Order: sequence, then structure tokens, then C-alpha cells
Amino acid sequence: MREDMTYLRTRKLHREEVEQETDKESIMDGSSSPKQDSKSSTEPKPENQASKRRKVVQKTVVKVTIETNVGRQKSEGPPSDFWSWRKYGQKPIKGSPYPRGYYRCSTSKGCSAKKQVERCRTDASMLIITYTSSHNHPGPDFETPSPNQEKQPIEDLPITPKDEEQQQAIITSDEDVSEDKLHYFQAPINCSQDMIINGEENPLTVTLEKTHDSLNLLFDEEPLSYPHLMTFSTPKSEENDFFDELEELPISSSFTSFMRSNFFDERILVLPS
DNA sequence: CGATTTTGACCAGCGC
DNA sequence: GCGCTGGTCAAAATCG
Repeated sequence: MREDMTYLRTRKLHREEVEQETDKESIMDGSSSPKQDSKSSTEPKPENQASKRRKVVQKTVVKVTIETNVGRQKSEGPPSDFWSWRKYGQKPIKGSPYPRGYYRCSTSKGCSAKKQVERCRTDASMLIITYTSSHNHPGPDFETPSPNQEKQPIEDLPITPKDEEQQQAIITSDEDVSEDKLHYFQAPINCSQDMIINGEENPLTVTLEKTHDSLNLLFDEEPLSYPHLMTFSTPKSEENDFFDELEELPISSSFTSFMRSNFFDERILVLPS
């Protein structure tokens, strides 16, 4: 009890300190404070649009269906990226039985890239990953020597066992960004239904085709918005490793080739030179 | 022992 | 103006 109070007070004080510091910093043209972007509200700089407005942020939504037999392995999870992420928060989301995890790029210290991972409320086997901001550093392969850095954050979300193993990634990008403007390929709430509707015998194939199509459209529209999303673009050996793992899975082969053919293809388009 | 996760609280935007 | 909700922080706990 008392400890709690003390704790609270300490935290509050600390916050005030931080605010003051930031204030000072803005006056003295700051020199320390490793808190960088931390509380954007304390430092509403125009250079960072995400400062005040929750909505004005670069967002990329990726939906991934995870299979359960790899679901608890260490390299489990969606083919989202190769960066290493550090969890900095988790919140229960209104209307969803599953909490949303907040991750920040731990590959580079100053990197402001973040992502949110949550489960589709109607299909526990589907993850909705929302990327925010972009990495301001080269791929992890260039920075970290260890190739096993990929940590996929699905662990604390309850995984419902399913026989059908399928991987699906649906990528949405949004620059302008009001969330209403987020063009989902599927209704965010009906992601599972969509898959069922799309194919009764071969849902995966159908869905992938659909995704493919949508992706092409998207890439066509906003090719420049993808460098931050195509994080698996950089590492060569690792990507092979990663896809090798995927290929071991009975269903992932089509997905794998899909990923390879499309994403890397698109990546070439994205690259400046 | 350092890095990461957990967890509860604070804060700010948004809708009513 | 108020309450709700999402996003972030940071101390403590856990892990490798």
C-alpha cells in the first residue's frame, strides 16, 4: 500500500522531471536525454508528425495467419520481418478478447519503428500486425551478427489449435493516415469469415490470389511506402533460412513462393537504384 | 549480468 | 467538460 503510493509518487515525479527536462531541452537545444521520442506529447516537434496526433502516423497493416504447430516454437510467427522487437506494452483492446502487444525495434537504439500485434477477434489464428514509423537503419543482418534474432511475439496470446495450417499475409499501407482511410483488403472484423467464404476446398489458394492481386494494386499505387514494410528485403542468407523454415511446412510452399516472387519483386521496384 | 518481458499507471486524443 | 480508450513509460520480474 505504502509502497504503492511511493511508487506512484516516484513515477509522477519522474514524469514531471522529464517534462521539465524536455522543456529545458527545448530551450537549451538539448544535449542529453536519451528518451528520444518517448513521450511525443512532451515534445511536439513538427519534425515528428506523430507527436500530437494519434492518427497522423505512417501505418502498415499486415494480417498473418499463423499455424499452431510452429506457434510456440522460437522461430514461430508471421513472416513479418527480420528485425528484433522489444515489447514495451500490452493492452486489452475493447471489443477484442485478445490483448494487443506493443513492440519497438530493438535492432537499433534510435530506431523509431514500432509495431502492434494483435489477434483477429474472430479468428485467433490470424494476427494483425500494424507497423508504425519506419526503420532508420539498415537491416538487422548488417547490424547484428547473430542470425537468430527474429523474435516473433505471439507467445502470450492464446493459440487455438487448428488443423489447417495456412499462412496469409495481407499488407496494407497508409501514409495519409486516418484510420478510416486504411484500406483493408478484408473487413477487419471478418477476417476469418472472409477466408471461409473465399474458398471451401482451397481457401488458401483463393485467398492468396486475392491477396496477390490486391498487393499488386497497392504496390502500384504506393511503391514508395514499402521500404519500411519490406523489412525482410535486406538479409540474403537469413531470408533463405526463413523461407526454408516456411517451406518445411506443408502449406507454406505456395505462400513462400508467393512471398518470394511478389515481395522481392516489388522490393526491386522500391529500391532507388 | 544484460536484455527482454510483464504489468500497472499515466497521459492525451476522441466521442458524447 | 467528462469519460473512455489507446499508446507509452518505467520499475520489477524473468530469461538466456
